[in-house]
Amino acid sequence: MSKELATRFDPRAIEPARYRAWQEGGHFHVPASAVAEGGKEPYVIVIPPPNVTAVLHMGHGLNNTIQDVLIRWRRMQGRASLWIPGTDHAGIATQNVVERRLAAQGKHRTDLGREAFVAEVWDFVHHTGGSILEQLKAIGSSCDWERTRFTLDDDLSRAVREVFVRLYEKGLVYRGEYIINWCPRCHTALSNEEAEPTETEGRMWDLRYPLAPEACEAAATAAAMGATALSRLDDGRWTLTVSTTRPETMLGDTGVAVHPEDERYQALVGAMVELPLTGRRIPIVADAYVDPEFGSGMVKVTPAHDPNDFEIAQRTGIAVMDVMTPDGRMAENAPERFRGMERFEARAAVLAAFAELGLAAGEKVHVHAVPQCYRCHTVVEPRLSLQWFVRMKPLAEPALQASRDGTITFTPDRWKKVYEHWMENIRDWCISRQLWWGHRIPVWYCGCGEVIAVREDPTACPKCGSAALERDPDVLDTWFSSWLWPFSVLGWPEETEDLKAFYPGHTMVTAPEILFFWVARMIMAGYEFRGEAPFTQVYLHGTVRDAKGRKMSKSLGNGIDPLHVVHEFGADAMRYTLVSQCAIGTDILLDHEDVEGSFAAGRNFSNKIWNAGRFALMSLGDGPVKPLAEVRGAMELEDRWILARLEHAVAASTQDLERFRLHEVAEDLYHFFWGEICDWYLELVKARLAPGADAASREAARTTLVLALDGAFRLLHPIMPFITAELWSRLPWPEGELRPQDLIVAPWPTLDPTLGDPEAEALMGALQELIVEVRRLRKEYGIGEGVRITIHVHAPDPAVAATVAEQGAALERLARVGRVSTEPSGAGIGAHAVLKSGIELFLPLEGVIDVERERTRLAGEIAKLDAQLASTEKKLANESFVSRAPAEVVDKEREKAAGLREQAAKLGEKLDALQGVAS
RNA sequence: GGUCGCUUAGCUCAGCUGGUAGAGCACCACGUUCACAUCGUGGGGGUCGCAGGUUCAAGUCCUGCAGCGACCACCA
Repeated sequence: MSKELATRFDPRAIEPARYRAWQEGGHFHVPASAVAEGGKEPYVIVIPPPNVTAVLHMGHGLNNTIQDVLIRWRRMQGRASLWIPGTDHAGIATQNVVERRLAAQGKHRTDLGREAFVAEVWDFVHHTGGSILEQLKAIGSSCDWERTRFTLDDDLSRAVREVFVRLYEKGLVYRGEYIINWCPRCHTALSNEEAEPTETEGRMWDLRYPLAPEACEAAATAAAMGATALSRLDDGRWTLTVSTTRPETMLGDTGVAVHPEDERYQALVGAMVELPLTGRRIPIVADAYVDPEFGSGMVKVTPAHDPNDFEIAQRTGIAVMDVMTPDGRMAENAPERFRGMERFEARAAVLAAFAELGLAAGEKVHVHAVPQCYRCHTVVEPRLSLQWFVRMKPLAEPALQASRDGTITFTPDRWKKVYEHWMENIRDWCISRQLWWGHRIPVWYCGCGEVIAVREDPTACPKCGSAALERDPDVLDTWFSSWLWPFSVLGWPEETEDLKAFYPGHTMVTAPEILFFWVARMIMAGYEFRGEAPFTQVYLHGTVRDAKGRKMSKSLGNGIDPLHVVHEFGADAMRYTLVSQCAIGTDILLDHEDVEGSFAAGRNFSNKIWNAGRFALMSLGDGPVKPLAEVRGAMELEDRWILARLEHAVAASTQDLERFRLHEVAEDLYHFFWGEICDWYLELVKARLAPGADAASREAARTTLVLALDGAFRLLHPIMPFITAELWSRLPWPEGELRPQDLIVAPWPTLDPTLGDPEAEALMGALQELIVEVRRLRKEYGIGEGVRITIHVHAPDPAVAATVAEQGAALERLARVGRVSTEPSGAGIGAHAVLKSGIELFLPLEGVIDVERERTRLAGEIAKLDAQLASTEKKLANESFVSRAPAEVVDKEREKAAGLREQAAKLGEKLDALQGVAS
C-alpha cells in the first residue's frame, strides 16, 4: 500500500475525495437531537454570510479557515460542533450588479418596473448566486450544508417582518424627516456606517452676504464691538462673511447663526440678510451650536443639507428649504439660472456669480473627510428626507453591559473599548433604503392618515375601513436582516428545537470593519429578541494585504484567488500559511506577484508531512502495533522523549486554541513535527525499524512512532485536515484498541501523565547538544562526511555520562562519530568545547585532518587578514583621510578594522589549538 | 480634534504572567547510498525607535519625545 504514495505530495489526488467522504459520512451535520438531554455540549458558529453574488477571495479564505479550525477542534473535543452557512442578499451591492448588466443592454431598472426588476435579480441570484459556498468546500470548510440559509428565504423574511413590527409597536421604530446620507447615484439613503469619510483636499470659500439696508445701524454697532465678519462694500452696503466648503448649498440657506453669548454680534440678532442670487431675505439667529472662536463666528445655515443646520432650524424655527433633487441637481425652487444644474456645476456657477457681484471674499485649501457611498464612492449628499429609523439607545443598554461585565469578550481586547465607545454614543439607525432588492418595509398608508405596520398584509384600514392602502415603496437596510442571523437561521420566531439546542452560539469570527455594521447590532438583537447575547466570544482577525500593505481588491488587481492556491498547492498549504501568519490583531501579507513564494511555508510543510508519513508507513509495515503497555519496558530514550514532547505539544496547542492564538498553534506544531519528529525521532529510530533489528526494540519503536504520529495528526488536523486524515487513515493501529472511524471525529488529545518524562527530555537535550556541537566542529575543520572520528567526552553528571555511553549508535548515525572515549582527553592537538549540559568535549584532530595543512591554511588566512588590517589601519592613521572623508566612511573603515581584528583573533585561537598548546 | 495601537535581524513579524533576544523568508558554505533538494547540515546577521525612571534584573512595567498607522468626530 505504501508503494502508492508518491514522493511529492499531490493534494489534488486526495482532497476532493476526502471532502466527499466527510460529507457523505454526515460528519458536518449536527441535528438538534445531538444536544438533547444527556447529549453533547454544543459549540456553534454562524458564518458571516458572504454576499450572494460574491466570488471567493483571500479574505473569505482567511475568515473561513479560522472558523473551520475552531469548528474542527471543538468537534474533536466531542462537542456538537455546528457551523451554519449561508449568504446575504446584499441590497445595494446586488442591485448594482444587476443594474450594470441591464445597462450593458441599454436598459434601466425603471424600464422593467419594480416587479420585473426584482424577478430579474432573483433570476441572477438563482443562476450565479451562492457559488461562493461551493468554493468554501474546496478550502475544507466543514459547514452543516443542510442548514444553508439565505437572508431572503421565506422564514428569514418572516423574522425580519416580526422584528420590524415588534419594534414599531414598542415605539422603537419610527419614521421621520431627518438629514440622512444620500447617494445621488444609487438614489438611496445610507446609514452613517455606509457613508465612508474619505480624506479629500477641497477648498473652503468665503462668501459675503449683504445685510438688509435697515440693519445698517445695528451693523455699525456690531462693527464697533469687533464683529470681524462685517465689512463695507465700496457702495457703502454692509456685508457679513461666511465660509463654506459647499457653496451651492447657499441657495438653500434660510438663516445665518451666531453664538447667543457672542457680544460682537448681539446687535445683529434678528436683523435680516439679503441672500445673494435668490432675492430672499433670511434672518440672523442665535444658536449655541456656533463656535465663536472658529472663523468669523458667523455660520450660514442650510437646514435641508446639513445635519447641524437642521438642528439649528429645529431650535430656532427658521425655514427648511430643500434645493436639490434626488440625483443631486438643483431643484425647481432654485433660481432659474441654476435649476437642473448638477451640484458640482452649480458650485462653480454660484462662485462665478459671487465673483461677478464682488461678493467673493477668497478661498483656501481645506483638507477634510468627505463622505462617500461605500458601494459606488459617489460623494454623499446630506439631504433632508423622510426615512424609517430604529431608536438605538434602549437596545444598546444590555449590549453595552455585556461587554462591560465580560459576558462578551473581544479578541484582540482593544476592540472592547472601541465597541463600548460606539455603544455609548450610539445614534439612531436609518433603516429604509430606496431600493427594490431587499425586504420590503411592512408598512401601509391609508388616505385617512393611518400608518399600518403589520405581520400579515392588510386588506383594509383598521381605522376607516378603506381598502385603498398604499404600501411603503422602500426596502430595509441589508443589515436589518443580518443582525438577526444568529437566531433567524435557527427558525426564530418559531420556538424551534434548533433554537433551543443551538442558541446562544459561541464564537463570532469576523473582520473589525463590520464591528458596528454587524457585530454590535447582532448583540443588540440577541438581547432584545432572545434575552441573551448571540455569542460570547468575538474574534476579530486582520485584513489580507499585498506585499506593499495595500488591501487586496479587485480594482487594484492585487488579489490572489484561493481556488488557484488550492489547485496548485492544496487547501492544507493555504490554510497553514494563513493560520501561521494569523497573530492576534495583525494583518496577513501575501504577495500577488509571487504566489508560490507566499504559500511556500504551507506547501513545504505539507510536503514534509507527506514524506515523513510515507517513510513511517513504509517502515512500520502493515501489521498492527503492540499496545503501549506491552512495549514500555523495551522503550529507548528517544521513545520516551518524543512522547514527552507530544505531551508538550498537546498542552500548548490546546491552550493556544482556547485563547485564539492560532499562529502559535501553527508554529508549535510545525516545530514539533518538523524539528522533533522528523529531524530527531525519525533519524534516531531508522535503524531500529529496519528489518533484522532487535524485535523488542523494533516493536517499541513501532508503537511509539504510531502514537507520536497519531498525536501529531490529531493536533494538526484542524489546520491541515486533508493530509492528516489521509495519512492517519493508513497508520497501523495498536492491537485491541478501538480506532475512530475518521480523524475528523477522533478525540482531541488530552494530557497523559504517564507520558511526561522530564528526565528523558533532559538527557535527550544533552545528547542533541553534543551531536550539534560535533557536527559544528566537523564543518569548522572541514572533516568530510566519510571520515569517522573519535571524541572524548567527560560528563560530570553520571546520568548524562551513561547516556552518552549508551547512545553510540545515535552519535554514529547523526554525527558520524566512530568511537566515544570517556578517558580524559589530555593535551593534544584538537578542538575543545564545554557544553551547557556540562559535557566537556575534545575532538582530536591529529590523523583526522592534515594538521600541517590546516595550520598552513590558517596561518595563510591570518596573514591575509593581517595584511588587510594593516592597510585599513594605515588609512585610519592618515590624518587627512580621517579629517576630510565623510564621517560615515571613516566609521565604516573603523568597523571594518574591528571586524578584521575579531576574525584574526578567532583564527588565532584555532591555530593555537592545532599547535597542541593546552588552553 | 479625540481615542487606540505600532516601532525587535535585509524583509514580514512572534516574544502571552519582567529572568541568557526568536521564527519564516532571504543570504553564505558544504552535501544527492539515506522518506523528503518543496530536502539535509552548519553559518553570518539585532546597542529590541529615542531619552529618562521603577527593579537584583526591562524588548517586556511607568513617564516624556519622535515617526507610522487605525478607528471615531458636525467644526461651518
